[in-house]
Amino acid sequence: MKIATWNVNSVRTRLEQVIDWLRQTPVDVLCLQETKVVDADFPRSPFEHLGYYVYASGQKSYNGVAILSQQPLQDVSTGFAPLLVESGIVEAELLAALDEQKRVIAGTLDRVRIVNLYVPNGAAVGSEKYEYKLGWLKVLREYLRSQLLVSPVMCVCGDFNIAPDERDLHDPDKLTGQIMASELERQALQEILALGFADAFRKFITEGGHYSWWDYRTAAFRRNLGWRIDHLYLSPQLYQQAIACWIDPAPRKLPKPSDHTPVVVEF
Amino acid sequence: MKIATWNVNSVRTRLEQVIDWLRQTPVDVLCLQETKVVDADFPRSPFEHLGYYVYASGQKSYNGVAILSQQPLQDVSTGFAPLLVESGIVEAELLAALDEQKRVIAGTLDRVRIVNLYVPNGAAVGSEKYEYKLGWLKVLREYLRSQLLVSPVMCVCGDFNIAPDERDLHDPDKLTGQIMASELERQALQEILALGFADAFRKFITEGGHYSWWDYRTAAFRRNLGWRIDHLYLSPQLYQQAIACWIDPAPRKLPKPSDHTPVVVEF
DNA sequence: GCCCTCCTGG
DNA sequence: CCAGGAGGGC
Repeated sequence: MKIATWNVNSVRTRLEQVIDWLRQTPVDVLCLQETKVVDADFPRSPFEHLGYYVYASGQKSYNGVAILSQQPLQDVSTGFAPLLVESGIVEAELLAALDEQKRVIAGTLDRVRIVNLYVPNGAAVGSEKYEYKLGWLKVLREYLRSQLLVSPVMCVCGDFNIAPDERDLHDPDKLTGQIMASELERQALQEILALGFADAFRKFITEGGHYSWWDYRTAAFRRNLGWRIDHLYLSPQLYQQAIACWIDPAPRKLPKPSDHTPVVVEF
Repeated sequence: MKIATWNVNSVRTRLEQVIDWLRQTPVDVLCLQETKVVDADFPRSPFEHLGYYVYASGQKSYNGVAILSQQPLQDVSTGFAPLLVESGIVEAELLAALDEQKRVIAGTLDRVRIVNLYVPNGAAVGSEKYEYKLGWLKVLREYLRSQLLVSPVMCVCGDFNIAPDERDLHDPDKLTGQIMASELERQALQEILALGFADAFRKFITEGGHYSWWDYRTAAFRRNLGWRIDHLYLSPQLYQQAIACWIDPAPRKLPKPSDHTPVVVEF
């Protein structure tokens, strides 16, 4: 089985590229972020004709996540709302506010709980959006903790907007401490991973210089000035079973690409 | 010699298509309308590399005209300003106001005065913009009259936003009297032609159903719901010498086309 | 429908 | 640099 994650920066603009990629790389599950489209306008049929079931949770202009799966998914849920059933952990009003931004969708395939995330960008360290990101990550941890109780076999993936360590930045001296590489973000991520998740990519590749995102500005891709911020985190049993994990840089080389490129894990 | 006119609806957006068309149809002179770019940002070098001299008069967002010529042009002028030298015919303030909209550029090649026009659209009959169009056409007549005194051999071409008669409309019963086919616009055009110009296209093709513009809306091109509003008007000597005139529908069939297609006259 | 500008977001 | 959207023009 193969699961992939890809921030496509508008699924409508990138439709042809995503379809082409799936033809070349027919993963079982593709998790998309930044779809930027309400569910009613999601381009379902091109994916359905390719043999994928489509599960989407989107909004106008911003954010938006979706899961494409060759097999139907069970127990599809969107947002942090499932936390509400265990009331008391997080205030209902806070959850409702967080869920206005469509950043979370989950579903189950063969007892594997797949959680697809678009973590807030955070703008700049110390900004209001940075505080929002940190708050969101705290709620994410509670959400994943409660999901683990019912589904201990999990793949948590998506655009985390966090480079876990210096190997994941093209210029750690300059970028460490900046957004996506600040102490508090990395700590928040580590506290999530401490629930029992491990980085699929790092099971196979330990050296630095492998990136999943390159800024559109300053010709960053041509100069390989990247960040590794798109991740596939696995619970212990799945991590054991992983036999490969790779970043596919090809889509980032196309004309009019997304600024992110897909990451795939294979079991 | 071949002279062509083409409303490209943004020369930057259509750059590749215009270059491709010139490679296939290396006219001596190409008159462009709706370039929608200030002169400093006009994409000169692609045309220069093709062997064309570039003369442009543009503004931000709207209007804008340009002449591309394989030979350098003499006495290039922009706007109605040349009328100012014969003061008294039209008020200087009116001319200055009209010339804020970049709709006129002229130049001389081999004693042929080439005048490239983007006539105001006029919105709807009776509107303020309609009155502007009629006023503009009156000034145009005075402008052409004064140009004829110094350059009796003329080719006046461009997007006239007027269909001269019923043959130039796909549905004359419905469209006659509407904008681009109203009595006053047609009269104003006839008063201009009475200075001594004749329609190059009508020297060769007298039947209706030949169009140069199809609205982007309502799939007008697919259904051939067009208008013939792009014209090449010739002074008597040139009209005698014309050996062909045709509309090239090919560019209108491309993806992301202009809503107009080129018209060419050959001497 | 498809241009343009200007805005916000990344 | 590249998305989406709003607003105006044709």
